[in-house]
Amino acid sequence: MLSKSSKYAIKAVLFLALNSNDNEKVMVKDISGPINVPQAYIAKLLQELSRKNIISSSRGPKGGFYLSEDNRKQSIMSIVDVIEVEKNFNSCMLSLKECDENKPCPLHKILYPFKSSIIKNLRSISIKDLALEVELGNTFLPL
Amino acid sequence: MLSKSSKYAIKAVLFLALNSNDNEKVMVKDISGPINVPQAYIAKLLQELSRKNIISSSRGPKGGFYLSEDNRKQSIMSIVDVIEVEKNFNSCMLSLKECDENKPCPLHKILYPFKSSIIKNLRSISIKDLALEVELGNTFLPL
DNA sequence: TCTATAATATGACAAAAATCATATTTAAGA
DNA sequence: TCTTAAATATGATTTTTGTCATATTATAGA
Repeated sequence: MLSKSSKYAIKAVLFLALNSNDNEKVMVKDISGPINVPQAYIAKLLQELSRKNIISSSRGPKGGFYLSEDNRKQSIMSIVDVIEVEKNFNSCMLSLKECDENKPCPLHKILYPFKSSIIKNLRSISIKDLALEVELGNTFLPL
Repeated sequence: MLSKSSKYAIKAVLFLALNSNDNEKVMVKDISGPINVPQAYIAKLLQELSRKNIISSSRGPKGGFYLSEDNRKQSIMSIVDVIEVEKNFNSCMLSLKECDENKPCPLHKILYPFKSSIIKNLRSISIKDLALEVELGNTFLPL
């Protein structure tokens, strides 16, 4: 469904949403533990996200990663867009070259509606939205 | 979503559904071309499916792969079950160890309903069903 | 301006998934 | 019974994805 990298990235971003702001930054070494992802690996993902302005960072002493208010408004899908190399989401369920409404593959009719709903959802839900649910105790972000 | 292998396997099985029966078998070399999958690779997948009785085979001259009437009754999901090594479908969307209705991860509420619908669909639809749609010209199975 | 501390950039390495190669077994037909 | 044609079993190779290591760059604070 989602690649490991995407899952890691989403966890890290949500962690930042819950534990950082413009004045309180978090260092990679303090992120990797709680979200249970190898430090060097999550560092790389965070760098990519930072470069693409999904999250914010500053280096040097007192530096670290954090989410600005603007960052928080972005959708969950925007995280996936950055991390996912191949766009599995947009491709045909059977990986046929020509597969669309006019010439659907056998799985298209069955699965496409679900898939497009999923994508629509991930695009419409912001980082902030998801973080709020965790804060309210409606959802959980354990190891 | 589905691994390449699963997609290849589904394509091959549908091809067999459309082009074989108990008296008309198809050799791997005559399958790989039409479905556009490397011969040696699809051979391996077909062998696995045959071992797990999703499809039928006989060796020697006049041998090949084919689908019996019983084979055709099986669900599309049964193909995936055989091929997919890791059960991506059953795991949490964020790969958290403990994630269920009682303690849902942030993505659970959003994505789980879709995911379970997809699985339910793939379990309820038989190979025969999908093949029929192609025969009726409602769906297509090109390269 | 110097030092320490943080991210960044780059690339090496490991594990998993996909692909390829080949020797063995089975069965049809002469 | 022999030959040939097919799947089967096994494992090697390649590619992709995930993981790790380290030298470089930027910045806060003394």
